[in-house]
Amino acid sequence: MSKPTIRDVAKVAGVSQGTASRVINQLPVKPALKARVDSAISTLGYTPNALAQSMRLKYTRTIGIMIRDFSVPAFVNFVKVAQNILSEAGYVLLLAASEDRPEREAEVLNAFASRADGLILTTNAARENSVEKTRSNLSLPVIMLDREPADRQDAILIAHREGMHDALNYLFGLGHKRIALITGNASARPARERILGYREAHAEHGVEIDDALIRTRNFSKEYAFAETTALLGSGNRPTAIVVGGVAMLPGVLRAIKTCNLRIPEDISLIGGTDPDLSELVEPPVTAIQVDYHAIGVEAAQLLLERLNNRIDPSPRIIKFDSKLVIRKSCAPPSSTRSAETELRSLRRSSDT
Amino acid sequence: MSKPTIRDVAKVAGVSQGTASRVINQLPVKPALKARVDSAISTLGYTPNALAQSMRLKYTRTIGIMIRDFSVPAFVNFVKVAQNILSEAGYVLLLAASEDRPEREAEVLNAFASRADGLILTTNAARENSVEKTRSNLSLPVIMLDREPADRQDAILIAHREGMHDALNYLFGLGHKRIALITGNASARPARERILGYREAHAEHGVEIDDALIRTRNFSKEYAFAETTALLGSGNRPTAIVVGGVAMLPGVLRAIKTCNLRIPEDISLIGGTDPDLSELVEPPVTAIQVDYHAIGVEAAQLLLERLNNRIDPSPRIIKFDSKLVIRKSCAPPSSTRSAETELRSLRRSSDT
DNA sequence: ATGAAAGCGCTAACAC
DNA sequence: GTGTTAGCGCTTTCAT
Repeated sequence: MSKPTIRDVAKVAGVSQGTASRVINQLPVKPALKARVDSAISTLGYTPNALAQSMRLKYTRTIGIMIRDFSVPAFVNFVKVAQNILSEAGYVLLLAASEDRPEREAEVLNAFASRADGLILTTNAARENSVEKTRSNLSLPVIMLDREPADRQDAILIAHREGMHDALNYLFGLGHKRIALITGNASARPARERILGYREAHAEHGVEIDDALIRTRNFSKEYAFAETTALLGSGNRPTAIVVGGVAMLPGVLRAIKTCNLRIPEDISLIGGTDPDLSELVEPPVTAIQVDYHAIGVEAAQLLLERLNNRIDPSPRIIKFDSKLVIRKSCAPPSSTRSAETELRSLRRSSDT
Repeated sequence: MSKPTIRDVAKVAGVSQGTASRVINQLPVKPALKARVDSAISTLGYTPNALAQSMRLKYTRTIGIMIRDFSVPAFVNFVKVAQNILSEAGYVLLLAASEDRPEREAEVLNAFASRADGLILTTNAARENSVEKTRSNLSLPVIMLDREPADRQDAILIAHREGMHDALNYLFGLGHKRIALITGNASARPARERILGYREAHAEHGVEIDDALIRTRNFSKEYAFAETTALLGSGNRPTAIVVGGVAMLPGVLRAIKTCNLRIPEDISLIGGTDPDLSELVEPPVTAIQVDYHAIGVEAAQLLLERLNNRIDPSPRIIKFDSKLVIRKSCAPPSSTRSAETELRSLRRSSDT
């Protein structure tokens, strides 16, 4: 009892396969025949096989998005707005997570290769030749998201370097000298650019960098927790932390809470984007903010234009600025900080 | 210059299509021929067309998940663990969001119908006959997620009724009588069950229900914000709010903040699950907690067993309990609350 | 071990 | 306006 095909429909309706197809595709068919086909369709419960359709038609009306991880609140807006635009244009949006693992990236890319008409993706493929080969072999329009495209290709980039620079200027202005940076793997663009901005700002302000303050491995909140804990527990603790990642804030906040430190008295903090969390905790967290809504619009529209061949073939690189939203998590470093906080955390932990 | 096919490979290698196919599928081929095919593959940059493969083989090695919305932090764990298990078993996981819109549900279901071997889904189809027809017409294994299956079908259900009952018992125990419930659309199981639990608990404690305290339209945080604001602004304000939804907490917290009320002095709060947010805000929020990790494991394994025909065909219904995690957002209602909080909010707003 | 050919379900070109 | 048929790219008989 497998699914009925168009042949079954034709047979039951007593017409040819071609006529059945024409009814399904709303092409002109004499009413009497159309009625028979329609009734055959409903008695059989026929649905066209999308696989066979795509195979014949050479398009799928599907767009694939590959992202690192679904736990990134900022991506939610991005996906939602992209979905609305693409769905309006008649496409179905399918998502896959790479979990930042090269083998899964390749898998997903392959899965999408013949199952989608276009792709929006964040990949770390650059690191891995095998994945990069898969990617470059794709014969469909691809919009790279926050990744430097290896060859001639559309990309939407976020100005992380400038954003980090702004954040550091702000902290230097408050008098900080020991500023930690926690971000993801430097092999991918976002972290790499942030580190650049971090170094630039230090150079500009004539502050020497303590490399122990730069923590860069992955973007998870678990990693953020571990590194924050380590930084705060070290003898020569930073006076401020900048989080360069979009899902790391919970880990950093947990660590600060666990260490019984106060924001901003004991430690200043600039968070990655997480609109809800950063506004709802006490004190609200100053953050480097990116307009993911606008990025979603741009990515979807650019992809649609490519799909319709409506723009010249030279690759488009679009850059989005970030904005430092100042809330209440930063203050000047207290010069007597070190001794004072030791005392306070002692006092605190003794009364629990 | 379209993508090379297996025919191109065969031609370049000077072998038959069948032999090329055998090389690709690791079947025994004489080394000399195999070498020629391999070199043809790499010079052409050939990749098999997954569409054609699936069409021929009748399977796709793909699992689809349809959820309402990606903004639900709890789903993230669910998806992540399901992905790990399914990926281990050789499947690629593709996600789609229905945005709670029937027409999109139908679209997604159709898209998955011939593009996936199995489905995990949360649908409100029950409301919409057209969607339900699409669903019931699916000829692949489906695990329903937190939805009462219409016909004989596997499902994983969460004990929302019992969870809500527990939450209310706790609040009644603290002395609350006016308890608001904010949850999603009652046409779907989760909200319906929560309302049941709410009514049961009231009946049990002999407390009459003020229907104005039950707010049930959708699960978005924007809706939660609006309803919380309305409830708090009303003359006869509740003394406690229970949030019955997994992504609503930010909206509720924002509203309480905007109204300048304090938790738990002015208003007690029990939140839906959002592990990070509920633990990191001040005070930490008591919550009805569900183990989405375990649910992900169960869903993935059940689906795999179905795909392998390894279990008897009678539908499995698996129920997961929730747990009330008591933090610090609930306190007895203050009898003089009304006058007092009016004063406080006046004082506060005057010093901003 | 290999080649020739059928056929998965569909649409479109062609003939009537 | 309708029926017949080729062919999308692939795997798998069936011969050899």
